Amino acid sequence: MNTLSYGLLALLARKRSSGYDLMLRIQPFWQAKHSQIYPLLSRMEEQQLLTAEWVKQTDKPDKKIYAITPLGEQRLHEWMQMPASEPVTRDELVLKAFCLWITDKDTALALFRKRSIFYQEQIHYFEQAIHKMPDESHQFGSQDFGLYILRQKALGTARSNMEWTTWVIDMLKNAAPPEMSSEPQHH
Amino acid sequence: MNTLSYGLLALLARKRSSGYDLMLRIQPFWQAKHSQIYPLLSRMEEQQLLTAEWVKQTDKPDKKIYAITPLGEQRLHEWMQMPASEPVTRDELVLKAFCLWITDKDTALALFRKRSIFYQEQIHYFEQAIHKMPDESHQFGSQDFGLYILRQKALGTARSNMEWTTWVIDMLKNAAPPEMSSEPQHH
DNA sequence: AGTAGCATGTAATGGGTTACATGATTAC
DNA sequence: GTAATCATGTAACCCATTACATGCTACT
Repeated sequence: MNTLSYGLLALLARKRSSGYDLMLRIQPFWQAKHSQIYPLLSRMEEQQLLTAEWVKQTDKPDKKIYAITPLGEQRLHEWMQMPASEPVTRDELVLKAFCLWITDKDTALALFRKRSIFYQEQIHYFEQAIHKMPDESHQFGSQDFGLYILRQKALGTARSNMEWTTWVIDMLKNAAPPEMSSEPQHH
Repeated sequence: MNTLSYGLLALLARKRSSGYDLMLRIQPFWQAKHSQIYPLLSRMEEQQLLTAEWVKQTDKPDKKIYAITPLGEQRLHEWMQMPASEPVTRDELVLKAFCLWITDKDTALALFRKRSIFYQEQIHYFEQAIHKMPDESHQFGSQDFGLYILRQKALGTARSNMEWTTWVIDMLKNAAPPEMSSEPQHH
């Protein structure tokens, strides 16, 4: 039972779904490919945490619908009683920032401008996602309260990071040019 | 050549160091254990990206000092020209938040209070780390400029996340109690 | 005598990505 | 036709953690 399995249990506790659907729904919160999810679901079925059932479809390929069992729900409750382990972030830009000093201004600007677009897209996505949520989701007790606060967290972090990139880009733009330019700088 | 190898090259471009030292210095930016770093350094030495030299010590055990080669520096420059891949965060609390609705208020409070302490410690660490940096590091061109902006980024994110936890904790405290309590709530 | 920090390594295992593989339906 | 989306699976490989293993010095 790794963290991803609990994430799948958490999704299935809300509603029975196919592996494909779970794969799509877990993406914003925990990246995982279908090749990791399908075998995990099989193992969880063996362990009696889930039950599976084939559902025929006429418009689309048939699918296997998983549902959480009472044992699965019990495990989920036990997991919720344990403290959450510390978050881990892997960001290549962080390592690149570490050797900015061996690069020129334009290379640095390209890196941060690209990341800036990424954060801007995140802000836009989470803003509209929060906007579309009903007011009930703002209350503890609502099934979507967790989703609501997670989107608020993601939005806050994206905004903070966005401000950081614009701050860095401004510093880079106002930095002295490398050499041979006798042109005056306007800042 | 994976991302971690470039991180090690980046550190070695600043100053020659032992594997043990690299392991400690890379922690704040990319988590990796010594068992991953030592074999990587050996392979990078084989690929002529690094050179190694044993240095004798009297007070502490002898150590193997690695230095970057011109080929290593070339690879580092090539890597800097490529856009940084998107950041990935894995946070168990995110998945737990997703099934807050199956839990009680106290379990939820315990989770967020613990995380709140974590962010508070991060804020404290990065504040003092930034405070100790010399003014030169605030300028592009300084060798420590990258470190400076990374710490600012980490501080901003930690503050944003800290505000988020206090916001969530307040909502939880003001939420209606589960049942059977006829005691008046004071908020 | 025991613990903590410095220092280096390997082995086993688990987590995660990429690639391989198949096949249905719908829309252009 | 062919691309896109839905749908499920396996195999190979790489990345990362835990555990195993050793040994020095300094401090209590």
